[in-house]
Amino acid sequence: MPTVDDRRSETAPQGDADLDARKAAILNAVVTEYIGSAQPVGSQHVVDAPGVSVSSATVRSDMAALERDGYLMQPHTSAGRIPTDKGYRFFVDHLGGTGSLDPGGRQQVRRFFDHAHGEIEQMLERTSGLLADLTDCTAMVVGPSHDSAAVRSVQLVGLGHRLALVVVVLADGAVQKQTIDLPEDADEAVLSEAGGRLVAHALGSTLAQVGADVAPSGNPKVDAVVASGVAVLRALGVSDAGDQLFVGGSSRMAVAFDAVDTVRSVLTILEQQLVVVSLLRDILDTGLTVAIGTEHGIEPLASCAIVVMPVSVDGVEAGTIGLLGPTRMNYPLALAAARVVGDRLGQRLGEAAR
Amino acid sequence: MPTVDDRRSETAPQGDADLDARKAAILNAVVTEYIGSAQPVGSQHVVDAPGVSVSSATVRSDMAALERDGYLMQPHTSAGRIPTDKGYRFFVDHLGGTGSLDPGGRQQVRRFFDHAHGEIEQMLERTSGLLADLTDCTAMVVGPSHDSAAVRSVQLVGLGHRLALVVVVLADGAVQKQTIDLPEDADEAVLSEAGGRLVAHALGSTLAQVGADVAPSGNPKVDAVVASGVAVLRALGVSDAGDQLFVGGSSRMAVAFDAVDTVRSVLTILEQQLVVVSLLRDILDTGLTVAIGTEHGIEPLASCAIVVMPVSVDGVEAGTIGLLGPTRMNYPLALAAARVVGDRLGQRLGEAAR
DNA sequence: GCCAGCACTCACTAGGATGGAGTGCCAGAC
DNA sequence: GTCTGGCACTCCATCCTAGTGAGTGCTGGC
Repeated sequence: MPTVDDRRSETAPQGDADLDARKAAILNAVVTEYIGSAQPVGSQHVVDAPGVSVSSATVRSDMAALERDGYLMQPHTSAGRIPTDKGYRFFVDHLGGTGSLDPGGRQQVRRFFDHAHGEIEQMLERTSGLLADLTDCTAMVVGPSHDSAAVRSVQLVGLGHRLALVVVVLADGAVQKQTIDLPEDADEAVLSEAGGRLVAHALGSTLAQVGADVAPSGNPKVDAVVASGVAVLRALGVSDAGDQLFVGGSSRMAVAFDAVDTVRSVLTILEQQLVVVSLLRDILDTGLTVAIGTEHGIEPLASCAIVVMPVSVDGVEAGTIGLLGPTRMNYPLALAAARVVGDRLGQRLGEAAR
Repeated sequence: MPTVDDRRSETAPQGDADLDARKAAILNAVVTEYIGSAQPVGSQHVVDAPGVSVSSATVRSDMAALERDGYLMQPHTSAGRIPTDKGYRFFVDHLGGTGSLDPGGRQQVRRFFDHAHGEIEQMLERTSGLLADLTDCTAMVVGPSHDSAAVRSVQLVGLGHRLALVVVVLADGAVQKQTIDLPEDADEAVLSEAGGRLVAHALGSTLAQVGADVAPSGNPKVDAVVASGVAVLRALGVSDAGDQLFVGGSSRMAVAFDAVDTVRSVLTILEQQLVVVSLLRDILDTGLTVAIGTEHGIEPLASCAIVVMPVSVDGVEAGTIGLLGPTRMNYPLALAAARVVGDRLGQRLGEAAR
């Protein structure tokens, strides 16, 4: 590592990221070609690329330099070059940023949101499918967190046999529910009274803000039910039940990798909602939009890259979009798709919450 | 198909299913061994199996007969035998039926249901994970259908800006919701009035039974909101939104198959909720518990077997459990796990609904 | 009806040979 | 200096060629 830095500062004195224009063009060509073909790229395949009007011999020497600097690597001597994680990083940061969705994709997105309707969860689920279709990646959509949504309504619905359902509606349209046990002799009147007290207690505050203590009513049965209800509300506040994850197109992983082991380990990760959600959060927290290879800490995903895009509603973050693919994924396309869909989704969620 | 039947009736005159006791033992041994090793089984590996106290030469001749009758096949000459779908079918129907869960598994199930709590959806989701753990198969859990559940409560919650949420609670504890647009000038009073009318209209009937016509109230604004609400209720009744599917352990498919194509196509199927749900239903409707290879119609799943188990609450069918694995899956284990978990799940759902 | 023995088949593996895509290096041209 | 054509070299991928061994089917004898 230090040797790399030393050499770099000696051969590229004008700064860390700045590669020679031609070297950048060559790197660009290699990455682009490799994304398309998944085959190591030889110097011959690069000479025709824009910005590279030199012979293959010169390209070779530049490629050797790029390899010394850690942007490219060879699977073996006498093979072409493939990009390293650092190479992809440079590509994403300096070269491939201008991607945009093709017209077909744009139309698909427009159509989707024109016809999107129904429950929010269903829409998020379908959005993950849309993203997977657009990008050929596995798509992850994390629903809005309900931390800051105020309680709009609380309802106690008796289900018979000492069981009732607490149904909470939040200001953002989310509905949460939980059954509670009732004392032996709680009747409709008790439920109704307790329900009213719950509403009075919780209305307008967020779930996390719901206080533990409620003024006693004088009727111990009612107080018991109210206490259960409050406990449920508070429990809903601390659990991350709000951070719902929707994964779409997991079969794309089996297209991207031909090693079945890789597929297995990636799928295993995807099954762990908590891991995925916090992974996306971590990436966002470190200020990245793209995490390549080992940049996120998850070892089984070392051959994957993740594109993350926050979804914001009226400037407030309200969910996350993630795209998971091999490190040789189509970054421009993925970034463009994530951006477009994220924007539209945020808009849409905004309409619903307004 | 007819040719198979012809041959069978001609070589096994004593009945369709009855194989020679020794042949059955050999078939049993081959299936068992192949399930464990995934390697073609030679005659030598079978001589020590219980019920087969003959030399390998005799086993070979029996195996040849079993192959002629379609129970076994050879990947190529001079290889061992592997079971055909018909072989697995015989195994499931006549040989492997006595499986039961090992003590560790039993305890795992007991612990799971002792600690299961919370929302029904969450429990079903986790149940799919449990089943996958127990069997090393991909597990599918279809939630109870709400077709016959009466409406227990309808609520209209205003979300501000011409938007309201219709929240329906059904007798089985399910909650469904849907946003509706409001007329420009609908205020709380209108919502409350409309909500009351919706309750009066729908309470006690199932969603499918909700009538289209409501008596007018005299207030056109209220009537407009009520009409939207009724439309939503009726829409919820026809959509199969109730048939929720939870898939767990999809990564196990990548363990079971080493051909990445197979993994991909199976995952693709699993992504289509509707297909999976109706597949399970079809299998149950044909009276099967196990569908092997091509017995279900889905071509990409030809190398898979599916174990289906209805979940019943108080004798009424209320959901389905499915296990998906390669045709060489561990049928006794899968059947036992599905039975045990299905029973416990039914019990559990019964407690909640009582 | 069963079994030991035998000839046979054929996937699997290892060990060369070949070809080609690709490299690094160098001397000469601009 | 920088670029280029030419050249020798490397090493993967492919093909072929045995050789091996697990497994078979068959047959004649008990």
